[in-house]
Amino acid sequence: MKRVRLADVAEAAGVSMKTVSNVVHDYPHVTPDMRRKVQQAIDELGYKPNLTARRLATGKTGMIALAIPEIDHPYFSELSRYIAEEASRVGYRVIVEQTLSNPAAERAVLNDRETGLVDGVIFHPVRMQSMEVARLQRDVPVVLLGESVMAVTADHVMIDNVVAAQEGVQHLVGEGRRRIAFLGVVAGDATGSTDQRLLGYQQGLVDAKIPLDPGLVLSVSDFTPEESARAVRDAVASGLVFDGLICRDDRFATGALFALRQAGVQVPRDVAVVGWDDTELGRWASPSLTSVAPDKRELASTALALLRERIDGYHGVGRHRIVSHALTIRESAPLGAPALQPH
Amino acid sequence: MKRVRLADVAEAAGVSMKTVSNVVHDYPHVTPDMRRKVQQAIDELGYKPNLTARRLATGKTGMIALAIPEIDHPYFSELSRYIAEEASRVGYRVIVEQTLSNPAAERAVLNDRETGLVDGVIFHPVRMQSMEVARLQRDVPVVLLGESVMAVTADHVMIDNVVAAQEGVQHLVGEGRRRIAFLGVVAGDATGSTDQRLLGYQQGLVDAKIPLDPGLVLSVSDFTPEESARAVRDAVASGLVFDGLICRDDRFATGALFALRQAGVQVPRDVAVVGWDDTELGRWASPSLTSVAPDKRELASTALALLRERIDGYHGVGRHRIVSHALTIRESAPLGAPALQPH
DNA sequence: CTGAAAGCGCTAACAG
DNA sequence: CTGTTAGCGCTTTCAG
Repeated sequence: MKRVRLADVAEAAGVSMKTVSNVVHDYPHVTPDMRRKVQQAIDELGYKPNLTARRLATGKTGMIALAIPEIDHPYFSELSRYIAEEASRVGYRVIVEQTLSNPAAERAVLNDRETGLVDGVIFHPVRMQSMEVARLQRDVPVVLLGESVMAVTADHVMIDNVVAAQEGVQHLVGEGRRRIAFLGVVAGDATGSTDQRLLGYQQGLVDAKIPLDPGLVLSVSDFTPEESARAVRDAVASGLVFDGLICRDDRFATGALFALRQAGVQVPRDVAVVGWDDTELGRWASPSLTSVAPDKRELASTALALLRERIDGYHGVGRHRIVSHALTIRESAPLGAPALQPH
Repeated sequence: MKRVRLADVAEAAGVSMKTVSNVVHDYPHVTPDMRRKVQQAIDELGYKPNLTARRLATGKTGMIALAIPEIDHPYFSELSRYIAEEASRVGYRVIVEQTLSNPAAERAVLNDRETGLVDGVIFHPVRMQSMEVARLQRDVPVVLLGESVMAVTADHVMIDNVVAAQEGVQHLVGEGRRRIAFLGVVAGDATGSTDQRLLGYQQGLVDAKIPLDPGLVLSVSDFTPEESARAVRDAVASGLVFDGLICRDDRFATGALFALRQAGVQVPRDVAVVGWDDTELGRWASPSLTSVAPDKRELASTALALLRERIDGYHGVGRHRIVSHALTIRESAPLGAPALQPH
């Protein structure tokens, strides 16, 4: 089945290619019966424009790339959804690039792989350094997500991690918790996310005049719930005492809930738990998870707005946007349920 | 910054375009120092091939579309990950199309939107009927996922839903359950998934010589955990007695666990719960969820293999592949924990 | 083994 | 308001 081309339609309708093109694009100045005639030819032949050819001619692809570490991490899948919705609203389609936190894959995102394929990319790097981004990112407009890099040639959208973590601590303190742990620091984690959240955690303790105890900062060997469960289990087994727990993300919190349950520690009675990202995972956990909730919809629309400005010709320095967040209160760290033995 | 083209490299290196192309494509018959010279010009000018132009010339896009109802449904996000991984392994990139179960969006997948954009599409329809798929799907190779349609012009990959549901029932029966409910039938659900699972559920009961009780088939108004929680809450409140529950998917099971917990019903002691899809949501639920586990990796690789055959020229009738599944046993319906009052 | 030239299908000047 | 034509950047016969 040979594809029918614009020229075929033109011939069938007995007009020029330009006229057909005008009809296809709904250009104003076409006489009604000309339009009718052409439209009929289009329908009869089943003509559909070849997007690739259109692209070559216009230089616009109408696509953006979304490069994230893992498609199936709840935070990223939820964010992807909003980005896909927003993109389709403004006429873009999205191609998803899964980097799996692989440095080579991240480099490829900015490097050769997107050449002429997309008009711009929204990129959540995990391993890449700022200088590297600046060096590699040349011809394609980029908006960065997350906390790891601050490039001068790309825009950047994030929430205020330090403040959000502080608020988490504040909430726990307000509920009477004093021995608040942080989960978890991952060895070799190049993202600034953990750093900033840890900083906010410490700041929150300082605000509450609670002395820092380095023993309350738990390390995890990777980003899986399995490992976070192991870290919490070990901590409990080693006799560590804590009545509050701030987690780096909902996956960690999920693993923590699991380990605490196994250890017979009751949440929130014995330990109140705060997650991060406000994902479906935490929404339906048992107990349901209090969690720092970035406004994902706003994140998506802001990122897309910045990207579109760059696509439309803005070439200025990188702009930074902070989008809002909230602390979603649920059962794992509720309001009005102080610990059993308040201090 | 003007893009550097193949012709620029050719001129700089003092050779023809063909030679540059040969080097770019690593064609065998190029003398070593020719290759060196050209490569140097490429590096100096920072040449990167324009993929769009290449496509126009070759007619191959190197991309496939993955059209699914929701990116952030755990089952689809996990499946997407495997498809993305498999695709990248065989040299394809994937563009994700979120239909949101919208009939128009589903039609668009097969219709104009993919024109010349992708070499093929993997499509999980929810609202589209078989005839419609056959009618619309013309020039693009398609592999269908899910249970709703059986097209003659497209391939199809699924698990054996009937058998899987039967096995779920069998497991519950083996643990002493006799009043087994099914959650849930969704009004207006055009997918065959629910039908097949319901059929398997009924078959399983018949196998165990347990009379069918229509009152045990619960209806849900949409596919969210909120609604499934409501359905279960209502059922319990209305005095419905059951000691086992097979859920149409993990999201429903998640909502069910929530509602049962609120109602003071203990899982698995009072009611053993089986989910479907084996997603992260269920893996970390409390209690963790026993779930029908489609082999998502096999599903992804099978779908991609079939699609590639079509892309490579196979034009035969639609083939149907059943991929394997298992019942992953976890806390919500464990082995060796019969109900309190066995019959 | 390398070079020249003809498309791939569409768009956008530029005429008419 | 409609038609002609020259590209977009790459691939790929087909000669040399």
